[in-house]
Amino acid sequence: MNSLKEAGLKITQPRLLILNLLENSKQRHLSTNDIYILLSENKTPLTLGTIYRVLDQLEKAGLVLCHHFSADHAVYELHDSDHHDHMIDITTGKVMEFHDEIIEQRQREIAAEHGLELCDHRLVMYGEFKG
Amino acid sequence: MNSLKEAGLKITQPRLLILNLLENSKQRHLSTNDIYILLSENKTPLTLGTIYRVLDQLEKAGLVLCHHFSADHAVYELHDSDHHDHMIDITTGKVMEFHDEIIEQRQREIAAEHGLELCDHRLVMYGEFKG
DNA sequence: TTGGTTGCAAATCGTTTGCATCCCG
DNA sequence: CGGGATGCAAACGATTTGCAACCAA
Repeated sequence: MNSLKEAGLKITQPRLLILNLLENSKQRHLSTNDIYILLSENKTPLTLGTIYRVLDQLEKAGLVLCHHFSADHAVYELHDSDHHDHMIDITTGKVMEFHDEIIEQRQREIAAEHGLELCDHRLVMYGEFKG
Repeated sequence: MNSLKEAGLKITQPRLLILNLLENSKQRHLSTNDIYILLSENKTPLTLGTIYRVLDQLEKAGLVLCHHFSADHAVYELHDSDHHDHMIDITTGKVMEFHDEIIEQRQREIAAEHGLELCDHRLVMYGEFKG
């Protein structure tokens, strides 16, 4: 795609495969292992080493976000224009996204009050969805 | 201490040493390696295995909180009664704590709106302190 | 052509664990 | 005394990396 070119990255099969997966997969948040398995199932396997390297580059290029919702492994998602936060169901692992301008605004104010030049912020709520 | 007894944990030297460090150390947030080094310097060394096990137990007992501010290692802090969030200076690693009731309240509302029974939540802002 | 990219496999490193010994209660 | 706690060292698992072959530009 063009986003790769804009980022100064060569347009290679592995990068296209991973981007495509992040765009079209049922679950928005994928681990390296998820990606490894999905690609293998699609008969387009990649090495885990390559998957890690590609995701690192995509993250540095601003095309992908990396989260550590659980302690043991990272998950990746496409970096859309709009910022959002996450709610995690600790029993099912289900992830729900949300955005709240009141919280966003308040964060900016608090950062400013403390002289923090904000470059990133993460809010995660853990619990159980009921009903 | 009594907190150990209340948690149903034996009062052992390793547990007292680690709790004492978390209470009295200059920096409030310590990694397992920080603790390992500090204890060794104090001539009261502990194994890393023991440090991990003790911290796990203290966390489960509610006496300690574990954070993953950076991807590569966890840090631990005493679990005081009051909840607070964190600001991290990405260049110096400095950690500042804050609490904001507007954000707390809004989080509760959002969780409720989505049917999430909240059990934990983490807000971290990354940036650089200037001035 | 050529420098960035990938596969492969070994290395890293934070964290966990099995087991024998130790010690709190 | 007895079961949980600790030291020791090996195991684990996610992630990283060195190197030779490969491929996009």
